[in-house]
Amino acid sequence: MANLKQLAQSLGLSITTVSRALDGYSDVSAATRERVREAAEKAGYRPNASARRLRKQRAELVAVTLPADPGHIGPPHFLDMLSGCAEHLAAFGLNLVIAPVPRGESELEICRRFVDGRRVDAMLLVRTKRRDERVEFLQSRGIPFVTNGRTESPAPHPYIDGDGFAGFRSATLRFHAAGHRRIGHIAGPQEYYFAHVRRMGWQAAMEECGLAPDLCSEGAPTEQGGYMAALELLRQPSRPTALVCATDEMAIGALRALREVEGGYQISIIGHDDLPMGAFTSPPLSTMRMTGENLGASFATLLLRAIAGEPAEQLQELHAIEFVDRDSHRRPPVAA
Amino acid sequence: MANLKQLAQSLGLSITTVSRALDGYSDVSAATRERVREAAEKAGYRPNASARRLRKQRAELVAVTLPADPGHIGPPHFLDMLSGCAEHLAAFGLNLVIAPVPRGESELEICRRFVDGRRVDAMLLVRTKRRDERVEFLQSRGIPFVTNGRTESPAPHPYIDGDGFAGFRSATLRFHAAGHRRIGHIAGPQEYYFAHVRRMGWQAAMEECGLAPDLCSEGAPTEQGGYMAALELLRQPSRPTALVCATDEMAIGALRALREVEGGYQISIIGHDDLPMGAFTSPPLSTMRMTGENLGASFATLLLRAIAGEPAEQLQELHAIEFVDRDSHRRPPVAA
DNA sequence: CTTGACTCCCAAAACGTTTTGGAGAATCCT
DNA sequence: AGGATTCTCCAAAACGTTTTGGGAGTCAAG
Repeated sequence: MANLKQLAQSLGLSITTVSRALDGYSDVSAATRERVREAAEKAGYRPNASARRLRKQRAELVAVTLPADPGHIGPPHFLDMLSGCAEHLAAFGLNLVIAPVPRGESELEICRRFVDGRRVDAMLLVRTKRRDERVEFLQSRGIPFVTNGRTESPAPHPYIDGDGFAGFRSATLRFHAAGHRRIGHIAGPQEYYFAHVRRMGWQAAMEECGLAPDLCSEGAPTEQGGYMAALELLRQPSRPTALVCATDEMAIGALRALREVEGGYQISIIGHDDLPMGAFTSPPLSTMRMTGENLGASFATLLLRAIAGEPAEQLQELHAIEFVDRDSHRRPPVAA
Repeated sequence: MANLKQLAQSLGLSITTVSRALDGYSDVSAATRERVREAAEKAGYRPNASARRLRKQRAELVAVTLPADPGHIGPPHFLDMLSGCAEHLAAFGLNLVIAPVPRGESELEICRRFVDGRRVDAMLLVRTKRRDERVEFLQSRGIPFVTNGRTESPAPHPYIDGDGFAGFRSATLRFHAAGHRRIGHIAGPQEYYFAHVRRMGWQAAMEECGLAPDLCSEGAPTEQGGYMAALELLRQPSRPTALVCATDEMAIGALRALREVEGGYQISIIGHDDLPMGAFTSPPLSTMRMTGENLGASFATLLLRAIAGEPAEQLQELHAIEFVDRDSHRRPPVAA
């Protein structure tokens, strides 16, 4: 309600003194400090955020860009993540603003608007591409940022990512150990880093086992994309006995394809993300997920450290992938 | 990058003129206006947001509080809603900041922080209670806001809500028409408006049919809460042949309870929310959902109109509930 | 008595924008 | 020609805070 000026006037003090008293500076006597604090409390005084931001040259805001593409947002608990991140940031005086991409605008323009308008102190990027123009822009501007997912940018930048390569490699090896020899991969769009690295993991495992990595089909990272890609693999003369899918959403689409094809129910399948609904599919969907808890807080910590100026190399987290054992990966290795 | 002052200097104009030229005022000649615009474009000039906000006495921000309680956030597409809302707001120069509730703090304190610190021009509230202290606070401060869900506040306020009463009443009547006579209700916490009004809808239908509304059990709005509540109803001497559940999450918990009880698979069930995973349960969960598309944009529009000063009475949307026909409501009306 | 250190306070500047209230020149009307 | 009107432009104020650079006053040491 009140103003610093009004508060000072009512106390017979200068604006300076009141401001410094509230900030706990030592050059105001303990008695005055207490008096000021009480008055501020009683008046319900809160400093005007815009004024402080202008003066301190800090926006006290962090933006997260939400991709509007199909395929939703990757992680299932994305909102929880955002919420955790915002909560952690708030403890340090930062608020999280969400920056959706309006129709007809690029994510780059959003970044530009936020950064050049001094609207934010840092940014959080999700769904990175292998070559990500947002990353390049932010690096050129020198503004702190953290990505969810790596990129192939030559300059290092802070990120949190799951080790998709290792996860998909070991999932493939698991199928091989179970006797599978025709292991297919349902890949996401290869411009996305996560999709590419998952495919590389599958491919590496295949080659390690002396198998040709040719049963691969790419689709949109959606239920429909997985469905189409699976159908294509099932049309092959020698169709796969097991499928490693880039995402759970795609895996669920693939399950639908399997149901529509003779003997399809005999094909093993595994996804990635641990979507809640995976527990309800038939068969229940085996999957993988990134380890680590309270991811939101991790993002927030990295953002704060990036703002504090820590070098990017110290702000990179690669999390292990863990296997979620349900039932869909347990089909016999030999197709009908 | 650049400053209004620097830009003016480089053009040999005053700050005033540059500012007015960019804002398209008529008291700067077309030639100058164009010259300024070009220079601004070339310099990549964006007005400093904090400065403008301070001067215009507007925060250009809207906050949405995220409840941290169990039971998640009600609607399944909540993130999509937020995204749509943010996108629509952005078209009018407003950004959406998310305000999670830190542990140990009340939602009221959050509101206070945002409102009294002049951090926002308006607020968006979700998960209203019948008597909601946030609503009372915001009304007392006279700051514009819109709620997702009604309240029992004596003074009207803008809201968007589904007509839970009608939805649950007609779901109950549908069961009655199908021959059911023992229709139970799994209720959410009655302090929430949505939970209360849904129970009232069920109760009204029961009384219309001349049935006693005694098969009701309340639980937390979670899978576990629904499970527990269902078990309690199933322990009754004369157990229900159909269940109307306050939320899909609770309904899924109830389904689990039904599986664990002899003859439980014969009991009909319906939920509310249209969670994606409802399509995958067995049996697939019949449910209801609020009609209306691009809810986020509706919220944004209401917020903008509230900020513009329209009276609350004109800013209330009650949406019809539509039935989503899957399979779980089609069990025989007579229990084993 | 002078000096220096210390304590407590304050006036003024600064942050970058928008807006107010004109000023000077040109144009129009009579 | 004289006055009114229009067209361009600008200096200065304002928004509310934080920070800079002291300024009195007190006290102890020299």
